[in-house]
Amino acid sequence: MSTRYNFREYEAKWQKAWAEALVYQTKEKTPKYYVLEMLPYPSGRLHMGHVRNYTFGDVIARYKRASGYSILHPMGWDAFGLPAENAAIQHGVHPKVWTLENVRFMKEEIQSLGISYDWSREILTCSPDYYRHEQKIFLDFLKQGIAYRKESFVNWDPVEGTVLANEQVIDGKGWRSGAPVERRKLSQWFLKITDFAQELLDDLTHLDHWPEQVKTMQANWIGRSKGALIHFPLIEKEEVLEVFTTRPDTIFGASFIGISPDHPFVEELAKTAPALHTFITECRALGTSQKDVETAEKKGFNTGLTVRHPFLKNHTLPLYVANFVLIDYGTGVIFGCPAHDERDYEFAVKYKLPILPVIKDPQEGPLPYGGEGLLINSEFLNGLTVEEAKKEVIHRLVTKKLGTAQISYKLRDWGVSRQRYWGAPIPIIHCTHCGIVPVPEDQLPVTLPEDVTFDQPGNPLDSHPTWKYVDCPVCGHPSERETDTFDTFMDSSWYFARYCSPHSAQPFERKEAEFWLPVDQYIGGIEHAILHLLYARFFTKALRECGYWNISEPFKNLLTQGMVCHETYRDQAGSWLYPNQVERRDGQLVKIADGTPVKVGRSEKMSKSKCNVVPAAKIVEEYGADTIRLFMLSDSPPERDFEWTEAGIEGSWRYINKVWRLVTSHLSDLRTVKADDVPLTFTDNALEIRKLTHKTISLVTQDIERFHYNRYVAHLREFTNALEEFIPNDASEFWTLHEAFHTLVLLISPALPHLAETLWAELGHPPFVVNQPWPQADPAFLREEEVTLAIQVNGKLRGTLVISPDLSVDEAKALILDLPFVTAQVQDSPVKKFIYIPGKIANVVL
RNA sequence: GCCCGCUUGGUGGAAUGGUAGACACAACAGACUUAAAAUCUGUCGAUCGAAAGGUCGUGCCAGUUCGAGUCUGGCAGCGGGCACCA
Repeated sequence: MSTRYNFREYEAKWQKAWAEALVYQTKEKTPKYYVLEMLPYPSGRLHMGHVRNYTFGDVIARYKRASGYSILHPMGWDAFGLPAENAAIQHGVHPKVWTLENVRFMKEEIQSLGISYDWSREILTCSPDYYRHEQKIFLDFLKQGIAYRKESFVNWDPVEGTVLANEQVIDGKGWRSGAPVERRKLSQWFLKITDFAQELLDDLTHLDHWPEQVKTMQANWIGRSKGALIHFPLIEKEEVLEVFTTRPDTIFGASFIGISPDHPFVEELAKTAPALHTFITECRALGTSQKDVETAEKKGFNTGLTVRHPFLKNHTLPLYVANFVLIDYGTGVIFGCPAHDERDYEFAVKYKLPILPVIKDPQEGPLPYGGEGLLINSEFLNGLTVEEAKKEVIHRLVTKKLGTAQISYKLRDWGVSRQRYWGAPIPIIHCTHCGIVPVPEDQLPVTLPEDVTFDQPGNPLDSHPTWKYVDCPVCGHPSERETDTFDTFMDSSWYFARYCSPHSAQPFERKEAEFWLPVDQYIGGIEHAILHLLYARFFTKALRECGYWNISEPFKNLLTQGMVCHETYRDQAGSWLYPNQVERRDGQLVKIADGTPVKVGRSEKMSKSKCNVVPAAKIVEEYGADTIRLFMLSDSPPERDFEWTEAGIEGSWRYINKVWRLVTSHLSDLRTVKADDVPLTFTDNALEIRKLTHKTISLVTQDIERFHYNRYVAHLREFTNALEEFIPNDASEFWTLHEAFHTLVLLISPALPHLAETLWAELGHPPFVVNQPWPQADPAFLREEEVTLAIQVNGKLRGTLVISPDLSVDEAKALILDLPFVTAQVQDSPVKKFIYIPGKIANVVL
């Protein structure tokens, strides 16, 4: 028997055998368990983040399979999106060719990992077989009033003549052209996610197995707030501005009205005011990124107009167009109360506006003050608390018909139009007679034409000579197709349903979807905590409203994994270097090409731009799938970032070989053991190993259930280390070793399925270990007869004592107070308190 | 700027409010070997001490508690998200 595990031979052998025996084919039986890893974008090569994600999913899928569940564990491709178009522009490859090539590579790489996917359910979002159903869903949304059209802003590159994504805008300039980007208005399709805002918020409370942090982020994103809508009539014009505020109590501290530069009233004003027009243009040079708008210097434009204060006769407030007022939140108009708001304060100082405190700061701290306190300088509100004042103001506003109570959400409707080629066509026809006409369902899919080029600016669909011209399905008049395509988030908002019946002529079969959903365990990166997960939750509810199913939440349990990081290297010139361009010579890292020293940077998320990517395929080639899988599970808990190191992968490889040597070196001894002939008596050594075997089953089971995968690996190692030292001498000990090895092979199988399968065969069993039931711990072995108790005096550890956990407090106290290291501390002092937690600790308080 | 996290030895990390550092990695010393690789054994938070043992120690500052890495408040550093990257 070789002392090195031949992973190349065995991994290929078992992957082939599993595939031929259709081991991972989904069977619709109860109890069911749906494991899903986030749909990958086919970037070309498998990276470590993917490997980590799929290994996490595979462990739970295999463990649940062994525990008697029927598993749905599918895989597919989020195949539309921007990078394919960038590749087309840069390298002249057609997006479809580029994407399918990437899928082909990545699929091969994923398959080499031996993940238990049912590949017969694979989906590809850029295939008309997939997006035709998305088009149908969109038309249903339209019927149901969930989809609608409105104007909104995009980043416009005036040189390229194209719309840019936020990531393509760098410091306010187009990434290719370098031209300053402007915010431009376009008519686009939106989905009414705001109609579901309250339900999306309320249902978070039922998602018991989602990380709190994700639920908090979603709740803040939805951003429900209670406040008031206040009417401010303009003095100079017949016009009333509506303001939404969460702080109506500070109304007497108002010193100005701020209105968004994108507000229709401002646009109207600008038509006759060139200076205002210039100001708006400046504001729009910021692009659409919220971060840029909020971090920009606060600027205002005094319109010269004034509004009347709702409660103070003869008191007027100036109307400023302010760059920090967002058109998408509230009404796009605010009243500024500088004494109690950071932004308003900054603005007021800059434009020399009055700052009148209306809430008394009990600490007399500096302004602005945002805390609680009693109202001052506020007429009828004086002496009230903030809460009372809010109620009173709203009451008076209602009485005077100048406002109402109002609930507002930060959440905005979801714009799904993209002015791009590589996405699902929006199934709409624009007819000059009939207006907006949905493509009739029997004409779906609206297929993306393939004969396009990227040699001119803008969306190739727009300049396509034939595709966009059709006759109106209603009146027959020559019309034009919608040339925008869907946001790719649409594709990933319902794919989990398609997997349930991937070949259906409908988007999905209701029966199958309702059988499998919700997804029992969803796993993916924390970077998707808000957008993707919120959109998928929204789609689920919207589909319910359209009568597709009776499901409200798609994902029951959620695991958000951290990123895979690696050290970064730069040469003397400061250029990033790949790990394979660097080597250690005489204890120093040098550039292989010329031997010059390398600057080692801190560990960062693996990314192409920093060159700190380790390709997964290379590691699988060198060490095998089980080794890379084991390393991904070791050391770091799933939620945390993972540090990729060469030494770490080596360590995992050593463990694989250790298990291989351990089991194969005892094979001849074990062949004589008959599992059914349980010995009547066991030696002490045997009992100790049996105890550890069952304890390990119990610990490992808990570890997997709780996703403590790093502890799962640690417990396997501890078990293996103990078995290495165990040299069996009599029949009971051989039987014990037999039990221990079978347990070990079963326990490693979710993580190391190829090695487990190999050893299972070596132990003389027919395939497949992956179909074997999960081992059960015998409770008789889990009870501790003696425990080590920590003994503290005044909370400080002074020693330990091995005793039975069943001793009473009095028995324990008598023993402990007699211990020499306790008496030395206690001396003559009276014992004030004696704390005794059986099995854990005793604390003598003096 | 706003929202959400994270911070423990040389390194990754372990620890239902109860013996801080499990399990690994690296390093060092040794065994085996002609040699190397592989494998095995030992040491491995800091500090004082010949030893027994003591003292300090979980980013920083306070607090709650018999007892805090863990809970609370504040601060710092790092990371994720911010609506057209996915």
